[in-house]
Amino acid sequence: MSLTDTASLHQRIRADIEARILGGDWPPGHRLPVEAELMTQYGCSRMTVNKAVSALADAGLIVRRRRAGSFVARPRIHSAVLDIPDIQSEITARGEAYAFRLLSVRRRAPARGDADEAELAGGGALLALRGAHLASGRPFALEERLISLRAAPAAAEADFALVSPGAWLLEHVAWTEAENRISAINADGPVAEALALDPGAACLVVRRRTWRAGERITNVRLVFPGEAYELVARFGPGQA
Amino acid sequence: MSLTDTASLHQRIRADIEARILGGDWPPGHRLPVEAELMTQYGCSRMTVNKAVSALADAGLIVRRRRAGSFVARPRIHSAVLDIPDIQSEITARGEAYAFRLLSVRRRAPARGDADEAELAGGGALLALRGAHLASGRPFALEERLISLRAAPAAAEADFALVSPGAWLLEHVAWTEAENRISAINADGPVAEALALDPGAACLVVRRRTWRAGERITNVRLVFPGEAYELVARFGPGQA
DNA sequence: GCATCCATTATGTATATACATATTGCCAGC
DNA sequence: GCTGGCAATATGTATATACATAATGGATGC
Repeated sequence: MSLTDTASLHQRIRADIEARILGGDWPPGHRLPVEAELMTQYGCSRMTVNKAVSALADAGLIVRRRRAGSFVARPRIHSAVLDIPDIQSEITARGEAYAFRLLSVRRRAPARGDADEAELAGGGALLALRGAHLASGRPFALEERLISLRAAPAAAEADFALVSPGAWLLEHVAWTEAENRISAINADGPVAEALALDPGAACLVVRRRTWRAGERITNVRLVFPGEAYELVARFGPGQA
Repeated sequence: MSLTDTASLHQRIRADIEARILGGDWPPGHRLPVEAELMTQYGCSRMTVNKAVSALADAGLIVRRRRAGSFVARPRIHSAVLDIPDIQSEITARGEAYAFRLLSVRRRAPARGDADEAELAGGGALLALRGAHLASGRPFALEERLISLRAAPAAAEADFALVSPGAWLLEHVAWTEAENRISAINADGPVAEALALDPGAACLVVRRRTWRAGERITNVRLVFPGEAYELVARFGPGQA
């Protein structure tokens, strides 16, 4: 514990509560102890508890309501920041019909010599998926995904012919951190064919890695037609 | 003023200081009054002032240092969210020499019929720039930029042969909101030549619009070699 | 001139207290 | 059973106070 020794009391209280929320002990909607109780639990004044809990409210982790109490916030579907682009809602927002076509699913071990896959698997197995997102029947994006079955064991039972892996994960696994790497490639034969593009056409590639409290959840690689698709992100200065 | 009537005292103090910073009265690096002085200015206790100023520090707008005082934060080079990519520091981080070559500067009115340019200009004139970012002498990215001279009049005097427009703006103009639109294109003749690529090579295009408290500041379009460059963004779920 | 020490200063944390305010849930009255 | 109103409750805000801590800048000593 790095915070537990040096940090100030209200910071430790905050970290403690945060850990319970992120760890899943306190699920969304859970009511947390009232300030008076936390105050006896931590043996401090209400002002100190208030500072810790208000900070969590500012950070959006909990919601506070007078007289009612404080509750773990329900996670937003959409991040306002740089979304985990929700392809389905983007397509339906354009008035087109959305479908996901699953091309293959396979349970396998991490590839030998691939350190990133080994870290993702965390000693367990991986679920490897390939599929296509369709807008009005036409291919809109290709998806290659790896899911850590250690982090999301329920994924083994999910039917990804019915729900796209991205939508399923958003629903079933909380995430705390993500990283996008965006680049551009020229479509090679198979990709061009799958996306109905001329060979060599510019494509946008998004590779995303997702964490939950330090634990790897999933890797995904999405390929979009470059000129037809735009990735949009709105954001403010934010923190370090 | 929507905040000035109903809001609590510390919120009004916070909003007041925030307005001075965003309005430019207190530029980056400016030292703000010590808590004792704010306390007499607003006629309240230090705890109240502290709450307001600490909140601004949490939000990253100011930096506080014991004994030294509180200072308006210099905008971070790197946003943790989806950066305003700072091309220069990215290049030097790779151990290569950075240079910006200014190709053209022109002061002009917004193009007739272009609603976005008209909004950017806000009734004033625009500064239109073209240039190239060089890594070890080789072209790394092309930049086309429009700056609203109404929002940043000092830009008219800046020498963009010495400082790249992006770096100059980060230093001199605070921003509160930005939007990136990312797509991919095939390099046409001039772009391919400028970036030393084969014609048709995939390129990453970032178009960014930047605001300060609702006012448009600048538009920029950056073109990168698609396979050699990766845009990286790390982020969390964030707020609504 | 230079390094070291120390008082001063400004922020950081914590407490006890007081009153304000939004809401819930109960209770009275019909 | 339904409704209106009231009391209890949990958070929200503000104050006065106290001591901790980091760091500056000047004074001191050589």
